[in-house]
Amino acid sequence: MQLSEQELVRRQKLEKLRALGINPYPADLFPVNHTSKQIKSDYEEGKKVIIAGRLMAINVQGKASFAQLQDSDGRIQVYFNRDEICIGEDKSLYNDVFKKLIDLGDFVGIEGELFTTKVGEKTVMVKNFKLLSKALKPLPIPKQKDGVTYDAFTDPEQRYRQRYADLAVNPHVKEVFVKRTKLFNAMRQFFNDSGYFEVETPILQPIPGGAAARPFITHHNSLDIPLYMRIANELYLKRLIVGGFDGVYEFSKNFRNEGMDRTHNPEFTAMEIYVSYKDYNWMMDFCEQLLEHCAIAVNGTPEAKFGEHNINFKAPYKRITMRDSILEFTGFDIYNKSEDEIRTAAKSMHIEVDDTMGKGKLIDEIFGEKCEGNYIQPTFITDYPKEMSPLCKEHRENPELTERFELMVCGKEIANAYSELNDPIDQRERFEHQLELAKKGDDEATGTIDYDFLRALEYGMPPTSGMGIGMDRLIMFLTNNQSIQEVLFFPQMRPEKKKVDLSDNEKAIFEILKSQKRMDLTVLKSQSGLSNKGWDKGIKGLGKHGLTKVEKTDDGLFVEMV
RNA sequence: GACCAGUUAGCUCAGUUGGUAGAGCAUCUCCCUUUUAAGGAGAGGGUCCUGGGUUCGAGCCCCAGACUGGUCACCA
Repeated sequence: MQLSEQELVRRQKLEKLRALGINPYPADLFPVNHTSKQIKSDYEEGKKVIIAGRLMAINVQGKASFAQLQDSDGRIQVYFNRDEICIGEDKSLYNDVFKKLIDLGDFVGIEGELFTTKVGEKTVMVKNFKLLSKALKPLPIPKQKDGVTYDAFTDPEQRYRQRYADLAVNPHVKEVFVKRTKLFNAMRQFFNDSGYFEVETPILQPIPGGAAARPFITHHNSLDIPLYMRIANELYLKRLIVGGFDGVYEFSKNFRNEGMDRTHNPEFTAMEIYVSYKDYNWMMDFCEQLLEHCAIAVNGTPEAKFGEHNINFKAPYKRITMRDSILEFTGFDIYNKSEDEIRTAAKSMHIEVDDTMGKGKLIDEIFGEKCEGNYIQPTFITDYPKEMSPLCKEHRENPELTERFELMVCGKEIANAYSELNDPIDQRERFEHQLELAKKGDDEATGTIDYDFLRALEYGMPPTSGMGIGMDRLIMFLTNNQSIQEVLFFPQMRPEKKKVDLSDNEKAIFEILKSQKRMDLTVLKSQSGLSNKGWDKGIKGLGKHGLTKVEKTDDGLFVEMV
């Protein structure tokens, strides 16, 4: 491993600390009794406190020093005074340990007393301190002045790959994840207060159902069967409704083996809830109450800024049918139109269509192209075509439609809900229709029938309404982040290339030299068969590793193994 | 998958027609007892993403590739 100058220095400090009898990684607990936040909110001159955290700034002023200690709540200034720390003649704890062997990023524990500096900053006067953990890599610590940040740690690649460093130095990043957890807690509380029951269902599924998406496939050795990482948990939650729970919900990690971009990660979190004896109209009311509650819990207000838009999550939300929406934005009425008529209309709107698209898919394309993007404020789009909603109950007034709504915010879907289909015969026919569409080439249709799910429905499922919410997207809206990677601790990345100790060029030269120990440079170069540049890099690299040495004599240049 | 942009010190970034690799912060040494991004003086630190090509000579030009970001396509 190639270490930087700063990393080498810190390793040397580690040895010096050990030589002084100081364990840089002590095992015993440190009796912390205050956080930085508590010190500021319950400030009392002269109060004794015990705190711990990471040193994020050190400003040495000779025999006195100021430092910033960062804990999970924020930062507090600490004041190291030589004669306060070292009562007797021996000043080495300040001069050697603190000034020379402690670095930015180290964790220290501090016992001290509160006081206020001349400039009015609440500060801990250090009476005693203990190294709790030595940092061997320098953190990319930004500096702030008058609201301007200098040397901000901003490279997305580094921030995502090394989220630990990102979180340590960027408080605004940490805040996003605090809000994420607040959202989950708020939603959980809302459901629990409503009397619904949190459950867990299988992540490894023999048939990946409940959505149309390419699954991740794995294999169970003992059973010798393929298993799929779930793409949705819908069919399992409905089985629980059949079993007699009248309200179940689950925060579901779903996995889809598809492209990655600003709004898609291979694993993401959906929340699904199913409540029996309800319909999708009830669910719309429930949804808007829920989101208003969550927005307030996260941000203290139902309003949220997202890019250039100000979104208001205060209930109620506008409701419009898909037919009316398309009529409004295209002037075309899809009611009572044949598949061909709709295809022709789509073509005239310059929408790309092909023959594999059924009526439902065509309508969905028109809506996606011409309508979706217009809904900035939360809006319920209702009554989707039957063909594209195989798990949804037929509309009570129009057999071509389903009782389905999606909630659109800023042109994106964040919730999807149905009056759930509970007619087992209808469900079987819908599955079979999907199977036909899949055979026809529709890659969004489901190609496998879950017969166990049909069996469950045959035992009888009460009328039920269900809803799914994309949690990652929702928290993006509530924290004004345009990228899903900003709201996932560890977004999926391509693996880092592993650094080899010797490059291929270096290896090639070294292999030849190994048998000879000492060779004429030009002979070695020609035997290696490397290009000029390759040779140059290779031989320089070997010299740098301290493996070879080039020697100039009267007879010419020679390469020698060290 | 297509196109565009980027990759140089621990971090943020410069780098001229191709001619010895630069700054600020960080690091190291010395001085400094109430500072708040940056006290003073000095020093060290580089696989210029990788490989190949052109050239006397490449961080810079050409080709191929890697990774990242963005836009589009795809995506319940």
